[in-house]
Amino acid sequence: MANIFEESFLKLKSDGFRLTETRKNLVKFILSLKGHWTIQHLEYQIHKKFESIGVATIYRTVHLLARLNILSETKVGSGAARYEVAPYSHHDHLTCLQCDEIFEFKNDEIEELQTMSATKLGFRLVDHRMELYGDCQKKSCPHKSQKRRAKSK
Amino acid sequence: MANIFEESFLKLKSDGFRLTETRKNLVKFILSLKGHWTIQHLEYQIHKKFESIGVATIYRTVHLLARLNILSETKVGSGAARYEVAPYSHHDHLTCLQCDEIFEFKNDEIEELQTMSATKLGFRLVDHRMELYGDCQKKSCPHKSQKRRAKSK
DNA sequence: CTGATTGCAAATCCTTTGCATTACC
DNA sequence: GGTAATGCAAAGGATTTGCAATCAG
Repeated sequence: MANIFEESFLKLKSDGFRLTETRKNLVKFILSLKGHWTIQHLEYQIHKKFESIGVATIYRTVHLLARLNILSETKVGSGAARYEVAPYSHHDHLTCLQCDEIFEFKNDEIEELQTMSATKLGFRLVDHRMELYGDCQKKSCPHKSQKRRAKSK
Repeated sequence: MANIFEESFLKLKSDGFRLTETRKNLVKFILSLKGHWTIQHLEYQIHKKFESIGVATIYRTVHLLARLNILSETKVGSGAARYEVAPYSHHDHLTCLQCDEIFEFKNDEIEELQTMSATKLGFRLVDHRMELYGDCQKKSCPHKSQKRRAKSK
């Protein structure tokens, strides 16, 4: 099977989208990103290499890729949406409330139970998002300063 | 046990927050809301009764209640965050992609498996959010017009 | 009194849109 | 050539913030 770049280009083409220079550069760049990033991050990084790409194009391209399931979107808390290159094998997220680090995991039993739960309610399950939040309890975990600190009594 | 109003007032007070008239009115109003609402909705509704409450105060109060786990927040897709009065018994959401209606469900097995998955990774699980998306397949479901329609080939 | 809370307006952040220009196919 | 895609700037929506006035404890 072709690599993810070629594969994505093919998908775009077969869906009738044009492969412009800008789009090819953007898509390549995006697909090489690791982890969970924001559009701001992408914008900043890509402008080092391609100065002239407009934000609008970046947003449009990211949406396009998300619509084609090449990227997946996560929105949590306030602030910008986060994206990641959609993993071949679906996984869910476990976020440390202290250090904000995102870990990934997968549990087939849960997936099954989700489908069952949906079916029981008459739904045809299309997608899901599961985010767990906790404390990673690692020594290296730098407990972040709370944005809205608790009141001292 | 006291009702949710008194309980919330107590919680606010014991955490050192002041019970102003505005805050009491706002909290009462918010706690009487049903289902999943946006700040826009809340603002519109509450201005019918209390014209002078500012948006900033509404946002600050909603955040406050969310921080005290009296409200829970859901962010999906683009647009405003949705809130609901945090249910005593936790539940998850099943959203119809066609008509946007939100259904609630609960599955203890899933909850258990979530805790186990977190533990396996060394996490202490604090909270989670699970959103399923699908097609409710009801006859009454008014398929919404797609915002970003698929391209015809 | 003293600091928390409020309303107002302005600011900010993130994202989308209108439009004239450019470049694929 | 016709239309999708682009860059720009401006608009837009949601949310936050600064500040002086007010109010609870």
